[in-house]
Amino acid sequence: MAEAILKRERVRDYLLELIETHPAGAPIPAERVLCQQLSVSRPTIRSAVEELVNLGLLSRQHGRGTFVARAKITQEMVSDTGSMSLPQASGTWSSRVLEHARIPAGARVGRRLHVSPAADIHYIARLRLVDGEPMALEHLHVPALVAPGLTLHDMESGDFYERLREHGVHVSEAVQSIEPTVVNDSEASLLGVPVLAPALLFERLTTDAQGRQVEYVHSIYRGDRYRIVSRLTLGASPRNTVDMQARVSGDPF
Amino acid sequence: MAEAILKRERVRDYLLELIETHPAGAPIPAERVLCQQLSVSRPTIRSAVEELVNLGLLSRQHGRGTFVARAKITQEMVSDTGSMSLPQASGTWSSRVLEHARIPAGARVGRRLHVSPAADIHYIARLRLVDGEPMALEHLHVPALVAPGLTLHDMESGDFYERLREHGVHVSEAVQSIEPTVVNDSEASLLGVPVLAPALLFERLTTDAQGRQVEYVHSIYRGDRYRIVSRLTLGASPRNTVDMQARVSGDPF
DNA sequence: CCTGAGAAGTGGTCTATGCCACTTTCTATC
DNA sequence: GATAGAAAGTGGCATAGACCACTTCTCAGG
Repeated sequence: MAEAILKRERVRDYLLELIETHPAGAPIPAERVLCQQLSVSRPTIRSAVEELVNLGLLSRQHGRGTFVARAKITQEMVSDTGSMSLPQASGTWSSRVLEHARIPAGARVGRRLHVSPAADIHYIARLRLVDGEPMALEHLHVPALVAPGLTLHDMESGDFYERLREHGVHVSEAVQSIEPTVVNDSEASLLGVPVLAPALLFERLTTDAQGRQVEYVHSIYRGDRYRIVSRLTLGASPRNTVDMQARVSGDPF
Repeated sequence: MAEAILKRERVRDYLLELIETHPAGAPIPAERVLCQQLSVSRPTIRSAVEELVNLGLLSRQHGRGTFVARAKITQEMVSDTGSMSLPQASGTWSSRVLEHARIPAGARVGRRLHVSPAADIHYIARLRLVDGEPMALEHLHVPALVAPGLTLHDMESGDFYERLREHGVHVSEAVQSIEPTVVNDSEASLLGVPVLAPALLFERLTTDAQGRQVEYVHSIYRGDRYRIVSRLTLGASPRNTVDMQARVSGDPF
């Protein structure tokens, strides 16, 4: 881990530690107090706090104080992959690990995760089921460097992002793409659908608070059982952007 | 327009104007210059710029300057219905009307629009093209009752929601679903892809400010040229929701 | 003609300070 | 005892200035 040269980063790391060690809703020291504790000026403190507020890890209330955000929840949901998609019928999710290993990233995955093709990654392939029936085939990649101590159990566990957080990785943002495809032979047999059946290909690249690529996920969802539903609100907000809120039902990814 | 009391907001608005009136990639005045022009301090400028950088409207390069970001197109997009999907390559959209009529809703459409199957609706089928090449096949339905005076020209026009507004219909919300499918014979020939090629089926039901169903759209998008990209920000906000901001380039839906 | 050193301009970081606005708490008054 | 008001503590906004790091351009020297 690189030594924080920039004060702002030092402050941010300090705050991240506070966030980790405090329950959601707990207040953190006042800005002027932090100034003294960390020997930096208030604007520097404010800048760091602001970043974490934007990430949803802290919340500020004028006149009251700054608090560890509900983000607990956020986190969980995030762990929900922040899939903007929700199961057509929200049943009970479970998953079966098909394969797991610590292997070199390879060209394709390495490029996406911004690591050398020779760099080790944690890899896991899972079959995800809803009410016991196959729904999706998921391939997950996490650079070994990002979470050296990550165990298979961590990756199998329900709330994966929660585990990552315990390893000091604070997931902050993800870019996801979705495109239609059809299943190939092996996917068909694993998912229990005919070859060439319609499916959705999800790709997600997740970034942490430090801007590192921490996760690359490639998943195939059955088209006959999975549908993306989103509610589009055509309202104000910054000109030219549309806020969409997709409620995701209970699934832990 | 509300008077900007806060300098920071005044600066932001000024910058937004610069962004609108300058092509992507164009440099904006240096921070120190903006200070003088707007009579504010540099931190204030920087704060405003930072906000717009985070929104993807500006991009900064150390030692070079600050520039209008590629994403500038963001603007036109809202009229874009807030489709959360954006073309993989943002080209020039156009459309060709294949069919139009005022016909009874029928059972399927009537149910979705909450009108009697015998009630008249405006119907239009369009082929939507990007850079002259077919991208999607769209079927649009609007209850005649909702907008009695709607003309074919209105439905052909680029900014359809704008026309609706002129008819007193204020679109407020939409529920959209997306699922993978494959194209059938007629779709294949219209879109210029092989039969059974992967595609996305969009269905959108739009509601106006009075809670009336005002539009039902059914579209087939080519899977080889269309991809949904979304940026998931894992921040606070209500439990279990994901805010997505999708910048959509130019297309009017 | 080419090259390298330096100047100028840009964003990046940080400090020290002041005042405002909101919330909470305590206190003095009724 | 209840209430209005002051005080203290918090975040919000803004300033002026300094210095650093990076990029680009220019011009002198080879």
